[in-house]
Amino acid sequence: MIEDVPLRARGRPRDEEAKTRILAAALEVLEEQGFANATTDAIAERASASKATIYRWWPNKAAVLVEALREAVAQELPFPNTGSLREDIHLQLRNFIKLLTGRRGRIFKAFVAAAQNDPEVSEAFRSVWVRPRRTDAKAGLERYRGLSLRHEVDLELLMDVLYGPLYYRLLVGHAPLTQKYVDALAELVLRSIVKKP
Amino acid sequence: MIEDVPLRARGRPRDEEAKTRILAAALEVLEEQGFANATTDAIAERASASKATIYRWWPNKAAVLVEALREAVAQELPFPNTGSLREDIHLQLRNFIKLLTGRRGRIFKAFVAAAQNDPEVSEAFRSVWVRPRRTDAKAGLERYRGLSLRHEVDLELLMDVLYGPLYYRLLVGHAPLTQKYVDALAELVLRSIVKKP
DNA sequence: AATTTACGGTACTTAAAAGTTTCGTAAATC
DNA sequence: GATTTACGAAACTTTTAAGTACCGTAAATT
Repeated sequence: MIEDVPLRARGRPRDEEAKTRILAAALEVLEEQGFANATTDAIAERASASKATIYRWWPNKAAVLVEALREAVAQELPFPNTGSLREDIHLQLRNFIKLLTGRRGRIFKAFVAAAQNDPEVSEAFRSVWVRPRRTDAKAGLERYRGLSLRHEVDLELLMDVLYGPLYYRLLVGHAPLTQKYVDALAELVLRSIVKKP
Repeated sequence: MIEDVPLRARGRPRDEEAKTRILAAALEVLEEQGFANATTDAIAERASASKATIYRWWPNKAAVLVEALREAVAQELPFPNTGSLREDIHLQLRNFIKLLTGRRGRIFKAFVAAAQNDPEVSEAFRSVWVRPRRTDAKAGLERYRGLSLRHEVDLELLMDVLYGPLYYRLLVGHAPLTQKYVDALAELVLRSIVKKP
Protein backbone atom coordinates (compact mmCIF):
# COMPACT_ATOMS: atom_id res chain seq x y z
CA MET A 1 0.00 0.00 0.00
CA ILE A 2 1.27 3.40 -0.96
CA GLU A 3 0.59 6.03 1.62
CA ASP A 4 -1.75 8.76 0.39
CA VAL A 5 0.51 11.53 1.61
CA PRO A 6 -1.08 14.94 1.00
CA LEU A 7 2.37 16.28 0.00
CA ARG A 8 1.47 19.63 1.43
CA ALA A 9 2.98 22.63 -0.28
CA ARG A 10 5.00 25.18 1.56
CA GLY A 11 2.90 28.24 2.26
CA ARG A 12 -0.61 28.83 3.47
CA PRO A 13 -2.92 26.19 2.08
CA ARG A 14 -5.87 26.92 -0.15
CA ASP A 15 -8.99 27.91 1.70
CA GLU A 16 -11.40 25.12 0.74
CA GLU A 17 -14.27 26.88 2.37
CA ALA A 18 -13.71 29.94 0.20
CA LYS A 19 -13.76 27.66 -2.83
CA THR A 20 -17.11 26.31 -1.73
CA ARG A 21 -18.47 29.80 -1.16
CA ILE A 22 -17.30 30.97 -4.57
CA LEU A 23 -18.88 28.05 -6.42
CA ALA A 24 -22.14 28.44 -4.53
CA ALA A 25 -22.18 32.17 -5.22
CA ALA A 26 -21.39 31.59 -8.88
CA LEU A 27 -24.38 29.33 -9.17
CA GLU A 28 -26.69 31.83 -7.52
CA VAL A 29 -25.54 34.72 -9.65
CA LEU A 30 -25.75 32.60 -12.77
CA GLU A 31 -29.28 31.68 -11.84
CA GLU A 32 -30.33 35.26 -11.26
CA GLN A 33 -28.40 37.06 -13.97
CA GLY A 34 -27.68 34.60 -16.75
CA PHE A 35 -24.26 33.75 -18.09
CA ALA A 36 -23.16 36.97 -19.73
CA ASN A 37 -24.52 39.15 -16.94
CA ALA A 38 -23.00 37.09 -14.15
CA THR A 39 -20.04 39.30 -13.28
CA THR A 40 -17.04 38.19 -11.32
CA ASP A 41 -17.53 41.23 -9.11
CA ALA A 42 -20.99 40.00 -8.16
CA ILE A 43 -19.71 36.49 -7.51
CA ALA A 44 -16.85 37.73 -5.38
CA GLU A 45 -19.09 40.00 -3.36
CA ARG A 46 -21.71 37.33 -2.74
CA ALA A 47 -19.02 34.84 -1.73
CA SER A 48 -17.35 37.38 0.56
CA ALA A 49 -14.23 36.60 -1.39
CA SER A 50 -11.76 38.62 -3.39
CA LYS A 51 -11.84 38.74 -7.16
CA ALA A 52 -8.12 38.06 -7.02
CA THR A 53 -8.85 34.77 -5.27
CA ILE A 54 -11.18 33.76 -8.05
CA TYR A 55 -8.59 34.44 -10.71
CA ARG A 56 -5.98 32.75 -8.57
CA TRP A 57 -7.71 29.40 -9.08
CA TRP A 58 -9.71 29.69 -12.29
CA PRO A 59 -8.42 31.02 -15.59
CA ASN A 60 -11.59 32.91 -16.44
CA LYS A 61 -15.24 33.39 -15.63
CA ALA A 62 -16.49 30.54 -17.77
CA ALA A 63 -14.29 28.05 -15.92
CA VAL A 64 -15.84 29.07 -12.60
CA LEU A 65 -19.36 28.66 -13.92
CA VAL A 66 -18.61 25.32 -15.52
CA GLU A 67 -17.19 23.95 -12.29
CA ALA A 68 -20.19 25.31 -10.40
CA LEU A 69 -22.49 23.52 -12.82
CA ARG A 70 -20.53 20.29 -12.47
CA GLU A 71 -20.82 20.26 -8.70
CA ALA A 72 -24.46 21.26 -8.76
CA VAL A 73 -25.71 18.58 -11.11
CA ALA A 74 -23.38 15.75 -10.19
CA GLN A 75 -26.04 13.61 -8.55
CA GLU A 76 -29.14 14.92 -10.27
CA LEU A 77 -31.82 13.01 -12.10
CA PRO A 78 -30.85 9.35 -11.83
CA PHE A 79 -32.98 7.23 -14.12
CA PRO A 80 -35.69 5.41 -12.16
CA ASN A 81 -35.97 1.66 -11.92
CA THR A 82 -39.54 0.64 -11.16
CA GLY A 83 -39.50 -2.42 -13.35
CA SER A 84 -42.07 -0.82 -15.62
CA LEU A 85 -41.01 0.96 -18.82
CA ARG A 86 -44.05 3.16 -18.68
CA GLU A 87 -43.53 4.10 -15.05
CA ASP A 88 -39.85 4.76 -15.55
CA ILE A 89 -40.49 7.17 -18.41
CA HIS A 90 -43.28 9.00 -16.65
CA LEU A 91 -41.18 9.37 -13.52
CA GLN A 92 -38.11 10.50 -15.40
CA LEU A 93 -39.97 13.21 -17.28
CA ARG A 94 -41.77 14.40 -14.19
CA ASN A 95 -38.54 14.65 -12.30
CA PHE A 96 -36.92 16.47 -15.16
CA ILE A 97 -39.54 19.20 -15.37
CA LYS A 98 -39.22 19.66 -11.65
CA LEU A 99 -35.63 20.60 -12.36
CA LEU A 100 -36.43 22.70 -15.39
CA THR A 101 -39.16 24.72 -13.74
CA GLY A 102 -37.03 25.34 -10.65
CA ARG A 103 -33.72 27.05 -10.09
CA ARG A 104 -31.83 24.63 -12.26
CA GLY A 105 -33.95 25.52 -15.25
CA ARG A 106 -32.56 29.02 -15.25
CA ILE A 107 -29.05 27.62 -15.11
CA PHE A 108 -29.66 25.36 -18.08
CA LYS A 109 -31.12 28.24 -20.05
CA ALA A 110 -28.08 30.34 -19.23
CA PHE A 111 -25.70 27.61 -20.33
CA VAL A 112 -27.45 26.84 -23.58
CA ALA A 113 -27.53 30.54 -24.38
CA ALA A 114 -23.82 30.95 -23.65
CA ALA A 115 -23.05 27.79 -25.61
CA GLN A 116 -24.24 29.46 -28.80
CA ASN A 117 -21.41 31.97 -28.58
CA ASP A 118 -18.70 29.80 -27.08
CA PRO A 119 -17.75 26.31 -28.29
CA GLU A 120 -15.97 25.54 -25.03
CA VAL A 121 -19.05 26.27 -22.98
CA SER A 122 -21.05 24.20 -25.42
CA GLU A 123 -18.76 21.22 -25.03
CA ALA A 124 -18.67 21.67 -21.26
CA PHE A 125 -22.45 21.66 -21.02
CA ARG A 126 -22.65 18.48 -23.04
CA SER A 127 -19.94 16.64 -21.15
CA VAL A 128 -21.02 17.77 -17.69
CA TRP A 129 -24.76 17.46 -18.05
CA VAL A 130 -26.18 16.22 -21.35
CA ARG A 131 -24.08 13.14 -22.06
CA PRO A 132 -24.08 11.69 -18.55
CA ARG A 133 -27.88 12.02 -18.31
CA ARG A 134 -28.42 10.48 -21.71
CA THR A 135 -26.04 7.63 -21.00
CA ASP A 136 -27.73 6.87 -17.73
CA ALA A 137 -31.19 6.99 -19.24
CA LYS A 138 -30.20 4.81 -22.17
CA ALA A 139 -28.80 2.20 -19.80
CA GLY A 140 -32.02 2.30 -17.82
CA LEU A 141 -34.11 1.81 -20.92
CA GLU A 142 -31.89 -0.84 -22.44
CA ARG A 143 -33.06 -3.24 -19.75
CA TYR A 144 -36.49 -3.31 -21.34
CA ARG A 145 -35.34 -3.97 -24.88
CA GLY A 146 -37.08 -6.95 -26.39
CA LEU A 147 -39.42 -7.05 -23.41
CA SER A 148 -41.83 -4.13 -23.07
CA LEU A 149 -39.60 -2.07 -25.38
CA ARG A 150 -39.65 -2.94 -29.06
CA HIS A 151 -36.24 -4.27 -29.93
CA GLU A 152 -35.73 -2.00 -32.98
CA VAL A 153 -36.11 1.29 -31.10
CA ASP A 154 -33.16 3.66 -31.50
CA LEU A 155 -32.37 4.95 -28.04
CA GLU A 156 -30.53 8.02 -29.31
CA LEU A 157 -33.66 9.04 -31.14
CA LEU A 158 -35.76 8.16 -28.15
CA MET A 159 -33.67 10.44 -25.94
CA ASP A 160 -34.25 13.29 -28.37
CA VAL A 161 -37.97 12.68 -28.54
CA LEU A 162 -38.32 12.61 -24.77
CA TYR A 163 -35.97 15.45 -23.85
CA GLY A 164 -36.12 17.58 -27.01
CA PRO A 165 -39.66 18.85 -26.49
CA LEU A 166 -38.82 19.84 -22.92
CA TYR A 167 -35.72 21.82 -23.87
CA TYR A 168 -37.75 23.31 -26.69
CA ARG A 169 -40.40 24.63 -24.33
CA LEU A 170 -37.80 25.72 -21.82
CA LEU A 171 -35.82 27.74 -24.34
CA VAL A 172 -38.49 29.04 -26.69
CA GLY A 173 -41.09 29.53 -24.00
CA HIS A 174 -44.15 29.17 -26.18
CA ALA A 175 -45.96 27.07 -23.57
CA PRO A 176 -45.45 26.00 -19.95
CA LEU A 177 -43.84 22.82 -18.71
CA THR A 178 -46.55 21.11 -16.72
CA GLN A 179 -46.95 17.60 -15.41
CA LYS A 180 -50.01 17.14 -17.56
CA TYR A 181 -47.92 18.03 -20.57
CA VAL A 182 -45.10 15.59 -19.90
CA ASP A 183 -47.58 12.85 -19.09
CA ALA A 184 -49.18 13.34 -22.49
CA LEU A 185 -45.74 13.42 -24.09
CA ALA A 186 -44.82 10.16 -22.36
CA GLU A 187 -47.99 8.47 -23.55
CA LEU A 188 -47.51 9.66 -27.12
CA VAL A 189 -43.97 8.31 -27.21
CA LEU A 190 -44.84 5.08 -25.44
CA ARG A 191 -47.47 4.36 -28.04
CA SER A 192 -44.76 3.98 -30.64
CA ILE A 193 -42.08 2.20 -28.63
CA VAL A 194 -43.91 -0.40 -26.55
CA LYS A 195 -43.94 -3.98 -27.65
CA LYS A 196 -47.48 -5.17 -27.99
CA PRO A 197 -48.06 -8.62 -26.46
CA MET B 1 -62.18 54.27 -54.08
CA ILE B 2 -59.97 56.34 -51.85
CA GLU B 3 -56.78 57.39 -53.51
CA ASP B 4 -53.70 55.88 -51.91
CA VAL B 5 -51.90 59.18 -51.73
CA PRO B 6 -48.38 58.73 -50.37
CA LEU B 7 -48.77 62.02 -48.46
CA ARG B 8 -45.12 62.73 -48.96
CA ALA B 9 -43.35 64.60 -46.20
CA ARG B 10 -41.43 67.78 -46.75
CA GLY B 11 -37.72 67.10 -46.88
CA ARG B 12 -35.56 64.46 -48.49
CA PRO B 13 -37.35 61.12 -48.44
CA ARG B 14 -36.03 58.05 -46.70
CA ASP B 15 -33.55 56.07 -48.74
CA GLU B 16 -35.36 52.76 -49.15
CA GLU B 17 -32.34 51.17 -50.69
CA ALA B 18 -30.26 52.00 -47.65
CA LYS B 19 -32.93 50.38 -45.50
CA THR B 20 -32.64 47.24 -47.59
CA ARG B 21 -28.86 47.27 -47.36
CA ILE B 22 -28.97 47.70 -43.58
CA LEU B 23 -31.38 44.82 -43.03
CA ALA B 24 -29.39 42.55 -45.33
CA ALA B 25 -26.17 43.48 -43.58
CA ALA B 26 -27.75 42.95 -40.18
CA LEU B 27 -28.72 39.45 -41.18
CA GLU B 28 -25.24 38.63 -42.43
CA VAL B 29 -23.51 39.96 -39.35
CA LEU B 30 -26.00 38.18 -37.11
CA GLU B 31 -25.29 34.96 -38.95
CA GLU B 32 -21.53 35.30 -38.63
CA GLN B 33 -21.21 36.83 -35.17
CA GLY B 34 -24.27 35.90 -33.18
CA PHE B 35 -26.64 38.32 -31.51
CA ALA B 36 -24.49 39.85 -28.79
CA ASN B 37 -21.42 40.12 -31.02
CA ALA B 38 -23.28 41.68 -33.92
CA THR B 39 -22.22 45.30 -33.49
CA THR B 40 -23.97 48.23 -35.06
CA ASP B 41 -20.58 49.39 -36.32
CA ALA B 42 -20.17 46.16 -38.25
CA ILE B 43 -23.69 46.38 -39.66
CA ALA B 44 -23.21 49.98 -40.73
CA GLU B 45 -19.88 49.26 -42.35
CA ARG B 46 -21.17 46.24 -44.25
CA ALA B 47 -24.22 48.17 -45.42
CA SER B 48 -22.10 51.16 -46.45
CA ALA B 49 -24.38 53.15 -44.25
CA SER B 50 -23.94 55.41 -41.28
CA LYS B 51 -24.59 54.31 -37.75
CA ALA B 52 -26.60 57.51 -37.37
CA THR B 53 -28.91 56.33 -40.13
CA ILE B 54 -29.51 53.07 -38.29
CA TYR B 55 -30.44 54.85 -35.09
CA ARG B 56 -32.52 57.31 -37.08
CA TRP B 57 -34.96 54.54 -37.96
CA TRP B 58 -34.62 51.90 -35.27
CA PRO B 59 -34.61 52.52 -31.53
CA ASN B 60 -31.88 50.00 -30.80
CA LYS B 61 -29.88 47.10 -32.12
CA ALA B 62 -32.41 44.43 -31.23
CA ALA B 63 -35.11 46.18 -33.25
CA VAL B 64 -32.92 46.08 -36.36
CA LEU B 65 -32.21 42.40 -35.95
CA VAL B 66 -35.85 41.55 -35.29
CA GLU B 67 -36.95 43.35 -38.44
CA ALA B 68 -34.20 41.61 -40.39
CA LEU B 69 -35.44 38.27 -39.11
CA ARG B 70 -39.03 39.14 -39.99
CA GLU B 71 -38.18 39.95 -43.59
CA ALA B 72 -35.90 36.96 -43.95
CA VAL B 73 -38.34 34.31 -42.80
CA ALA B 74 -41.58 35.81 -44.02
CA GLN B 75 -42.21 33.22 -46.72
CA GLU B 76 -40.17 30.34 -45.35
CA LEU B 77 -41.27 26.77 -44.73
CA PRO B 78 -44.89 26.58 -45.85
CA PHE B 79 -46.46 23.32 -44.76
CA PRO B 80 -46.68 20.87 -47.67
CA ASN B 81 -49.90 19.51 -49.04
CA THR B 82 -49.32 16.20 -50.78
CA GLY B 83 -52.55 14.63 -49.62
CA SER B 84 -50.57 12.16 -47.54
CA LEU B 85 -50.03 12.73 -43.83
CA ARG B 86 -46.86 10.70 -43.93
CA GLU B 87 -45.46 12.53 -46.92
CA ASP B 88 -46.38 15.93 -45.54
CA ILE B 89 -44.54 15.27 -42.29
CA HIS B 90 -41.47 13.84 -43.95
CA LEU B 91 -41.30 16.76 -46.35
CA GLN B 92 -41.81 19.35 -43.66
CA LEU B 93 -39.06 17.96 -41.45
CA ARG B 94 -36.67 17.60 -44.37
CA ASN B 95 -37.28 21.18 -45.41
CA PHE B 96 -36.82 22.35 -41.87
CA ILE B 97 -33.41 20.78 -41.40
CA LYS B 98 -32.35 22.32 -44.68
CA LEU B 99 -33.01 25.65 -43.03
CA LEU B 100 -31.43 24.69 -39.73
CA THR B 101 -28.23 23.34 -41.22
CA GLY B 102 -27.83 26.35 -43.51
CA ARG B 103 -27.42 30.05 -42.87
CA ARG B 104 -30.75 30.37 -41.17
CA GLY B 105 -29.78 27.84 -38.54
CA ARG B 106 -27.15 30.20 -37.23
CA ILE B 107 -29.72 32.95 -37.06
CA PHE B 108 -32.13 30.83 -35.08
CA LYS B 109 -29.38 29.85 -32.68
CA ALA B 110 -28.49 33.49 -32.22
CA PHE B 111 -32.08 34.47 -31.51
CA VAL B 112 -32.76 31.69 -29.05
CA ALA B 113 -29.56 32.54 -27.24
CA ALA B 114 -30.45 36.23 -27.05
CA ALA B 115 -33.98 35.36 -26.00
CA GLN B 116 -32.67 33.87 -22.75
CA ASN B 117 -31.45 37.29 -21.64
CA ASP B 118 -34.12 39.50 -23.16
CA PRO B 119 -37.87 38.89 -22.87
CA GLU B 120 -38.59 41.23 -25.78
CA VAL B 121 -36.34 39.27 -28.11
CA SER B 122 -37.94 36.11 -26.83
CA GLU B 123 -41.43 37.36 -27.62
CA ALA B 124 -40.30 38.69 -31.00
CA PHE B 125 -38.82 35.34 -31.97
CA ARG B 126 -42.01 33.57 -31.07
CA SER B 127 -44.33 35.99 -32.83
CA VAL B 128 -42.19 36.38 -35.94
CA TRP B 129 -41.12 32.79 -36.44
CA VAL B 130 -42.37 30.17 -34.02
CA ARG B 131 -46.09 30.89 -33.82
CA PRO B 132 -46.69 31.46 -37.54
CA ARG B 133 -44.93 28.22 -38.42
CA ARG B 134 -46.78 26.23 -35.82
CA THR B 135 -50.12 27.71 -36.82
CA ASP B 136 -49.51 26.91 -40.45
CA ALA B 137 -48.38 23.37 -39.69
CA LYS B 138 -51.32 22.72 -37.40
CA ALA B 139 -53.73 23.87 -40.09
CA GLY B 140 -52.02 21.58 -42.56
CA LEU B 141 -52.31 18.61 -40.22
CA GLU B 142 -55.84 19.35 -39.13
CA ARG B 143 -57.03 18.33 -42.59
CA TYR B 144 -56.12 14.73 -41.81
CA ARG B 145 -57.86 14.53 -38.47
CA GLY B 146 -60.15 11.57 -38.27
CA LEU B 147 -58.77 10.30 -41.57
CA SER B 148 -55.15 9.16 -41.51
CA LEU B 149 -54.63 11.13 -38.30
CA ARG B 150 -56.12 9.74 -35.12
CA HIS B 151 -58.79 12.13 -34.00
CA GLU B 152 -57.58 12.40 -30.41
CA VAL B 153 -54.07 13.65 -31.27
CA ASP B 154 -53.13 16.95 -29.59
CA LEU B 155 -51.55 19.09 -32.29
CA GLU B 156 -49.74 21.33 -29.83
CA LEU B 157 -48.00 18.28 -28.45
CA LEU B 158 -47.39 16.99 -31.95
CA MET B 159 -45.68 20.24 -32.91
CA ASP B 160 -43.40 19.90 -29.91
CA VAL B 161 -42.56 16.31 -30.69
CA LEU B 162 -41.72 17.08 -34.30
CA TYR B 163 -39.86 20.35 -33.85
CA GLY B 164 -38.53 19.96 -30.32
CA PRO B 165 -35.93 17.31 -31.13
CA LEU B 166 -34.63 19.44 -34.01
CA TYR B 167 -34.21 22.57 -31.93
CA TYR B 168 -32.67 20.39 -29.25
CA ARG B 169 -29.99 19.09 -31.60
CA LEU B 170 -29.48 22.52 -33.11
CA LEU B 171 -28.93 24.21 -29.76
CA VAL B 172 -27.21 21.52 -27.72
CA GLY B 173 -25.22 20.12 -30.62
CA HIS B 174 -24.84 16.60 -29.30
CA ALA B 175 -25.52 15.07 -32.73
CA PRO B 176 -25.94 16.25 -36.31
CA LEU B 177 -29.19 17.07 -38.09
CA THR B 178 -29.31 14.67 -40.98
CA GLN B 179 -32.07 13.59 -43.33
CA LYS B 180 -31.75 10.05 -42.06
CA TYR B 181 -32.35 11.34 -38.57
CA VAL B 182 -35.48 13.31 -39.36
CA ASP B 183 -36.86 10.44 -41.40
CA ALA B 184 -36.49 8.16 -38.40
CA LEU B 185 -38.06 10.82 -36.20
CA ALA B 186 -40.98 11.15 -38.58
CA GLU B 187 -41.54 7.40 -38.60
CA LEU B 188 -41.38 7.16 -34.83
CA VAL B 189 -43.96 9.90 -34.42
CA LEU B 190 -46.18 8.64 -37.21
CA ARG B 191 -46.37 5.28 -35.51
CA SER B 192 -48.26 6.85 -32.65
CA ILE B 193 -50.49 9.29 -34.51
CA VAL B 194 -51.72 7.43 -37.58
CA LYS B 195 -55.17 5.95 -37.59
CA LYS B 196 -54.96 2.28 -38.33
CA PRO B 197 -57.53 1.10 -40.91
C1' DA C 1 12.16 33.75 13.11
C1' DA C 2 12.35 33.60 8.19
C1' DT C 3 10.06 32.24 4.20
C1' DT C 4 6.35 31.02 1.34
C1' DT C 5 1.83 31.03 -0.34
C1' DA C 6 -3.06 32.49 0.29
C1' DC C 7 -6.46 35.68 1.68
C1' DG C 8 -9.85 39.99 1.33
C1' DG C 9 -10.13 44.67 -0.19
C1' DT C 10 -9.53 47.99 -3.40
C1' DA C 11 -7.81 50.62 -6.97
C1' DC C 12 -6.51 50.30 -11.48
C1' DT C 13 -5.99 49.31 -16.52
C1' DT C 14 -7.94 48.08 -20.65
C1' DA C 15 -11.23 47.09 -24.07
C1' DA C 16 -15.40 46.99 -26.36
C1' DA C 17 -19.58 48.51 -27.87
C1' DA C 18 -24.06 51.16 -27.46
C1' DG C 19 -25.79 55.22 -28.56
C1' DT C 20 -25.10 60.56 -29.53
C1' DT C 21 -23.47 64.53 -31.77
C1' DT C 22 -21.52 67.22 -35.32
C1' DC C 23 -20.53 68.35 -40.03
C1' DG C 24 -20.77 68.96 -44.79
C1' DT C 25 -23.75 67.47 -48.37
C1' DA C 26 -27.88 65.54 -51.06
C1' DA C 27 -32.71 65.39 -52.32
C1' DA C 28 -37.08 66.62 -51.67
C1' DT C 29 -41.10 70.47 -50.90
C1' DC C 30 -42.84 75.28 -50.69
C1' DG D 1 -33.89 79.94 -53.61
C1' DA D 2 -35.16 79.03 -48.91
C1' DT D 3 -36.39 75.36 -45.96
C1' DT D 4 -36.71 70.78 -44.44
C1' DT D 5 -35.34 66.22 -43.79
C1' DA D 6 -31.99 62.44 -44.87
C1' DC D 7 -27.53 60.86 -45.78
C1' DG D 8 -22.40 59.04 -44.80
C1' DA D 9 -18.39 59.78 -42.12
C1' DA D 10 -16.20 60.34 -38.09
C1' DA D 11 -15.36 61.85 -33.53
C1' DC D 12 -17.13 61.54 -29.13
C1' DT D 13 -19.33 60.18 -24.55
C1' DT D 14 -20.64 56.75 -21.51
C1' DT D 15 -21.05 52.45 -19.51
C1' DT D 16 -19.72 48.03 -18.28
C1' DA D 17 -17.02 44.36 -17.10
C1' DA D 18 -12.86 41.42 -17.55
C1' DG D 19 -8.70 40.82 -15.73
C1' DT D 20 -4.39 42.73 -13.10
C1' DA D 21 -1.65 44.82 -9.39
C1' DC D 22 -0.82 46.05 -4.96
C1' DC D 23 -1.69 46.30 -0.09
C1' DG D 24 -1.50 44.57 4.66
C1' DT D 25 -2.43 40.35 6.86
C1' DA D 26 -3.10 35.19 7.86
C1' DA D 27 -1.58 30.44 7.96
C1' DA D 28 1.37 27.15 6.73
C1' DT D 29 6.62 24.99 6.28
C1' DT D 30 11.65 25.06 7.26
